[in-house]
Amino acid sequence: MLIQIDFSSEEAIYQQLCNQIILGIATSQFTEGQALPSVRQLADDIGINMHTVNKAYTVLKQEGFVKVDRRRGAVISVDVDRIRAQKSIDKELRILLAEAICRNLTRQDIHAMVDRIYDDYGEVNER
Amino acid sequence: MLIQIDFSSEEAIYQQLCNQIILGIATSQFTEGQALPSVRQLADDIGINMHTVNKAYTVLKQEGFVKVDRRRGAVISVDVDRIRAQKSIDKELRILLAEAICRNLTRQDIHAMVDRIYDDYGEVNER
DNA sequence: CATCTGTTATATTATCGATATAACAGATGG
DNA sequence: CCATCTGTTATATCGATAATATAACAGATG
Repeated sequence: MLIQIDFSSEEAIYQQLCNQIILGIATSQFTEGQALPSVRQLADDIGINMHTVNKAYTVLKQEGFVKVDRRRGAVISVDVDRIRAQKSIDKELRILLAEAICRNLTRQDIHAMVDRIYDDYGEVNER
Repeated sequence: MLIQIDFSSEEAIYQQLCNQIILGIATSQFTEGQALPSVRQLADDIGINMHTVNKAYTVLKQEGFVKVDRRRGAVISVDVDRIRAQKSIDKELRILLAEAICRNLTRQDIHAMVDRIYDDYGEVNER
């Protein structure tokens, strides 16, 4: 899977890495059990420091997206705790929807956006 | 409107301020034309530095939630640019929904959460 | 004219993101 | 057995950011 970093973004590099890998899992470009590139390998490919990749992997591990195997490195292993996930997503969604309401976006608008995104992500599967 | 700051949060204080005020606008606890507390007043109330509040107001101004009147201070004035808002929200939603999919939350789950939040925000209006 | 508004300038402290160099422990394959 | 790969840890440095503090300025109010 291609990983793209926007160096002019305000978003931290390690955070962009986390997001892209989560996106990759959601679109099945990374699958359960698959090994991620090694910290040194990925750092080299992107042209960043090893520790930046290591931080991303560490965060992904703590958030339950990968497990680390001494032999194979970081391996995709999604911890599915729906209750906990729902809480975390609800919290972020509340902030996002507050802004949406201020901008006069209706709940129908949001439903449409959600459907569109789910469709987009689903389509990546069928190639 | 009561403004609560979590000092143990990793989220910056000025960012929490922005979010709470946007939340206040979404729930009509702040209404168009209403003046926010002065930077010094609010800083005193919360027990933080004036410049932290000033930064929050500056960000809210740049994002089109308030305008500043020399006489009255920061006044709620929401700039409704639906196209721009849609883009910004879509981007954040894509990251959020990627995580949701990883955790096995269906689009129906998300629709339910969205409806719940819209209902919650709407109810504040009817008091 | 005292008092309120936001705004600006400067300085300091602490934290964080990213980089760099280096080393360690465990596993692998020739 | 040893070179090589894995993540991990330990320091150190540099720059940017968050928050604080003190101070001053310009415009409006009563």
